[in-house]
Amino acid sequence: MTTVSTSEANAKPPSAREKLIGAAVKVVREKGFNATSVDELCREAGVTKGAFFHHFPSKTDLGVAAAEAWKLHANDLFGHAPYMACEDPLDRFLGYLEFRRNMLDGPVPEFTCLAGTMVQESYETLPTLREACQDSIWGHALTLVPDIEAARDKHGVDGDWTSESLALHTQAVLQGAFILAKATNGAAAARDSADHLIRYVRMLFRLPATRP
Amino acid sequence: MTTVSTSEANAKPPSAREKLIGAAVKVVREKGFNATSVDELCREAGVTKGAFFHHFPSKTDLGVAAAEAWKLHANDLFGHAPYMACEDPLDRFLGYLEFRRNMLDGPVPEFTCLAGTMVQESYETLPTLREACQDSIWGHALTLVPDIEAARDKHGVDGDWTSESLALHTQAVLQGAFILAKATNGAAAARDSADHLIRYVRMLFRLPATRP
DNA sequence: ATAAACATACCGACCAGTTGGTATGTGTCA
DNA sequence: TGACACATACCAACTGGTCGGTATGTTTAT
Repeated sequence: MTTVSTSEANAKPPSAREKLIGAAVKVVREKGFNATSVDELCREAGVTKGAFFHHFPSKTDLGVAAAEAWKLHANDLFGHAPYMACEDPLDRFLGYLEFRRNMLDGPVPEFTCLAGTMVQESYETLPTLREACQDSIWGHALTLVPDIEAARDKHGVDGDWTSESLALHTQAVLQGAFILAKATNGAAAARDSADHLIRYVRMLFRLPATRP
Repeated sequence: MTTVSTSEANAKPPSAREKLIGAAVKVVREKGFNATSVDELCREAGVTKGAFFHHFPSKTDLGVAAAEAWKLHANDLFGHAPYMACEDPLDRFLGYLEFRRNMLDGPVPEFTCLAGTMVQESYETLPTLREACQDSIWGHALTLVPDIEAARDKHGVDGDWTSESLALHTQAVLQGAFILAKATNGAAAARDSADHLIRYVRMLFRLPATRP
């Protein structure tokens, strides 16, 4: 769960670059981007400061690389999750939502979103990082669109909303749930919010409010 | 809009303490808590560093005071908004949601939430600030509970959810919408997400999906 | 007179980033 | 095959500047 590697069982030992990205994903989710120093990232990665600036022109550039790695990690994780075997696109979408809801457990830094955390600290001050975070969030959200679209076709659901906006809304609810979790240092309120999201989607697709 | 004073037209000139809190609300929403230096807060407030540490033992304590002021500001603003004149509690709740949706406009730092921003940077490192942010968010969310509860009674709506969880869910959606806005440097995705929230609440209370 | 409300000057710690290197390849041409 | 040219990966020490916070004033209201 803590690793970010996209391919399973990469034989080669991790390079300094990969170790630094892994350290950034871990530490930045705990303390935020600005509060994490380059020295701390090097310590966590077991790498020297010289190696850091050999691979990344600046601390911001490591943030950008970490956001990119985070997107690949997410799309790999959710793209291969069990519910992806469902035939009905609506089952896949609901499976995704249930899966994410059930991930809201354990220590808060282990289920929160790197890109959502970083963008709050960078959106006005570090344009390249803001853009990388947008790409990370959107690049994951948009993977849901084809299933939502197919589910609407199959179940004859229309309405005054786009499939893309619903995909982004799911990310908004999750990002907001992470904030509630951080505020309470626990996941209970976040789970309740995810339950409301699932209830909403089920109502949109005219399913009974709760699972059988 | 940028002022945080709770009472309208306070005659007295603002003290250094009030000016520092106002500066914190403004600058921290733009740059985040960690990226905002004490010197910058003093410059923004037009106050010296000696005055800062006369009123606040530490930078964190200013954050705590700002979170408290933010809660009072929000409850004053929304407690006196036009929709509060509605007789039906459901109209008040929906009025609140529409009001918040329509606030998602203009520059991003002007509609985002101070407490949501600060808690992301402090939840693991500054416990007192985390707690103040929780109090700020919860202290506002819970003002919605009586209307939601009364609306459920009046319209005979039950279901597998509590009024408190729905009040918190509205805050989660808004907080998540703020993150989408920050990621895009614009409010469009945030408004779409707020629209989904309004649609959800209308469905919960068996209203037509869109306003007449 | 006295105490609170400020202001100025300063401190040690820490920060991101630079410097000037070494060790280990890797391609290439005699 | 071997030796030279060059590139990549990494390292330890250092720098200029900024950080949160302090020490010691001065002003102002009562």
